[in-house]
Amino acid sequence: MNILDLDLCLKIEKKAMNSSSSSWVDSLDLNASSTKSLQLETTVSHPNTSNSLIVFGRKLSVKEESGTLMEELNRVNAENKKLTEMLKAMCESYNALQSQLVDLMNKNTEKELSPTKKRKSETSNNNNGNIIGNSESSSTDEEESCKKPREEIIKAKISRAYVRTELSDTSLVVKDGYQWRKYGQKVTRDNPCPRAYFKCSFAPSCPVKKKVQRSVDDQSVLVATYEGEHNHLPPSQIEATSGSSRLGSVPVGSTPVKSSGPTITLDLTNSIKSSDEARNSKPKLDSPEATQYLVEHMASSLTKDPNFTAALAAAISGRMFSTNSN
DNA sequence: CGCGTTTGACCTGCGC
DNA sequence: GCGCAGGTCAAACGCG
Repeated sequence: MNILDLDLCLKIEKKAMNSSSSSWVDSLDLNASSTKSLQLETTVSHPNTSNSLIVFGRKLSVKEESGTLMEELNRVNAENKKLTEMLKAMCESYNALQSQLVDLMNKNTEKELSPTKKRKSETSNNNNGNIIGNSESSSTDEEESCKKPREEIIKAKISRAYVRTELSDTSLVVKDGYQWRKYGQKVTRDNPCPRAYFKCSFAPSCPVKKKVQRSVDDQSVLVATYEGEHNHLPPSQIEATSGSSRLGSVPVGSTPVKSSGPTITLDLTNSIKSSDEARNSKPKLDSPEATQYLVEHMASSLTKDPNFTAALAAAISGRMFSTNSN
């Protein structure tokens, strides 16, 4: 929350209401320690006399005028102080809410990731009961992680998508807009349904792998686990930008909606690895980077949104009016 | 014939 | 060190 923004808005708000109120000051400085910018609308300097002022047609002595000024100054200072306190309280509430949001999202992320035991994390992840996709990730260097396969698994960007399919559909295919090549299938201990292993076959150098397995709890739900980051754009985007027809037969698109039933899916495969990709795609919705991005974006949007600041200014000025009328 | 899938064997890491 | 389980490889197979 930017105090300067609020100050500016208050000034604008005040000017808009000038016609209906004559007791306002031209400039409202929210910094309680400073009264430099304070100007009183009701005082007008007389061009001929330096020691006296004409207020509402009545000539006042310097003593009377200074008394009036001091009174006005004290009143405005009191208002200023109240405003500052209100703003401070609002900022505290905002920060508390924001930290609460971040904590909540971090807890969800930690729940997903057990950092020491890969296999155990798999087991616990399968039982979290979430239908909407979730993921965990950490910033990593792909080249470094290639040297240490185990660390790669831990550090690699891992995301998860849940897709509802027909029970009769045994294909274990999750259409997410990318091109996959199946390289293995295994029946795991904790799940009687086989797990299929896929590699991204669109780009030979693409390190992304995908595991697809039916959920233990609900076998109509396919759990797709993505590991790593694509070092290329989705085929759908490349096709759209280049106009190439080579991929015409590839089922593309991030919304694999089946006509026979409801399908819930998330395209979690957008990469934020390179700046070029970051420009072309949004960060993953459920990664910590995305969380941070989301929080910052929300805060930025709120402070930059003229509607929000105007509403805030209106609320504060309304409060001030009620204070003045008392 | 080329490409993708299947499937059993092999490799690797972890727990006991 | 051994056994177990997950992950990967690669030859065999099927399809267009």
